[in-house]
Amino acid sequence: MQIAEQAKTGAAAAGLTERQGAVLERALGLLVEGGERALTTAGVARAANCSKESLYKWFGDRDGLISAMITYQAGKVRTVEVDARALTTESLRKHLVAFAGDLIDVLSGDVSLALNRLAIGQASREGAGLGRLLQERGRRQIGKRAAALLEAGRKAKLLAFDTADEAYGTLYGLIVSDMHLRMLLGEDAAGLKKEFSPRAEKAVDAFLSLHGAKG
Amino acid sequence: MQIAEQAKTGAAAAGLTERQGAVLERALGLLVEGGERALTTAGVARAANCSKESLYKWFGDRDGLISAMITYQAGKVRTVEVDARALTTESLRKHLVAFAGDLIDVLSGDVSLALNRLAIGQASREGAGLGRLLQERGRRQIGKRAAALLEAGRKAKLLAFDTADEAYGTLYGLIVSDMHLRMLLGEDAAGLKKEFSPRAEKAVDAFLSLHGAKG
DNA sequence: TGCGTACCGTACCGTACGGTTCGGCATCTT
DNA sequence: AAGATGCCGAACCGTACGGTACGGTACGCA
Repeated sequence: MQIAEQAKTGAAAAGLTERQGAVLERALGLLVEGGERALTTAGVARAANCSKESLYKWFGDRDGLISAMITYQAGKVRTVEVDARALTTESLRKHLVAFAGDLIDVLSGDVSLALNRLAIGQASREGAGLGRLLQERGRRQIGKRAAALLEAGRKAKLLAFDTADEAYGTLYGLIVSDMHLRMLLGEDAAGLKKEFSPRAEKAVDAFLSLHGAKG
Repeated sequence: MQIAEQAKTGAAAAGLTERQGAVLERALGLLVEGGERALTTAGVARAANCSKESLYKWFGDRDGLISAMITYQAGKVRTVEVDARALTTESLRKHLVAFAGDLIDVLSGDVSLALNRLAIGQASREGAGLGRLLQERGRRQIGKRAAALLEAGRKAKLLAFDTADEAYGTLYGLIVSDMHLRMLLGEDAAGLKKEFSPRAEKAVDAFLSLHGAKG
């Protein structure tokens, strides 16, 4: 597990008070538990033992609160870099499999699913502000890690592709397929995770058979 | 374009009056235009020149209205069967490419995106009822077509795979990658469609290089 | 001791929504 | 002609939400 949730560092990373971080934590809990309908200002205030006045002072707005929740949650995710030297066929494969597992873990996480549902629900009105934010702070991070890994593989002459983005798209599709959407639509996340995790190795094998340099 | 929207047949297919179908059409228009927030009972009644009383008589409930919208919209989609005989390597590839294009068309459609957003937004509360409905009536249909095509390819000794479902998952992932999610999050659908459509052929080539029977 | 600051809890306000009810009109049936 | 049916438009009701205002309290500081 190379992507960990470090609950206590999320607040400081976003320049927030410890108290404000705790409030956001409670708000995320409400969101996970009851969806957007449960994320009312009164509900957050009650659950976090703070006043609505403070909520509006700190976050300005309900949308501001939601944005803060997204960046706060994104601040928990930390990626690891892989050194380009000493990449063998087998170690690359291991790295890719580990990445696939982490990707599935992230996408199937309670909070991730709840935030994605929230952003998607708001995507129609209000020009995709939350969607972009979620994309930028969430997906971009893990995407960078994948791109770095792929570039390292290419430098080591173990992978061949035109652009890292396109290769990452292929890898992502092979790993995730429609798992994420089905989870978002409410299908049992744990069950889908169990169904897709064993396929991670097959997905990596398929990716290597498509983009592996040798053979 | 083998999957067409046949607006006038949607109503009859679901056992609805012509008038009721027109109302659902207007409701879908409202949903596409303004998202879930715009889908109010009063708004639908006003836009469709009908009374709220009739809405509740016909559909019972706001959720009933939404369910009716989903099945009504699903009734528009019609798939085509491919005859298993006379499949050559090249015709199979053409069928797969056509399927990929249709899949992208369906997923990037206005109404499809709006309904998926709606179902995802409601997925947290109310145990995934709309999500299952959308999955059943929408995805299942096009999935059957893909499965039939893949089975035909296997019978013609042109494809090799363990289960059609798994192969379809691979094909789907190669074609769609994260396009659908990005659209749902509000990224410009037309732009993404233009970005992914040219990659449909590459995706099919990759799929054939993974599951094509002949070396 | 007095003052400012930050905060909580609650009450309040305007609005908007889901759902119901009712009066009126047009069409159909007998 | 008279009732029944189906529907529209509008008014209505209860509730819930976002946002604001206010009284009260704990704490830091001069």
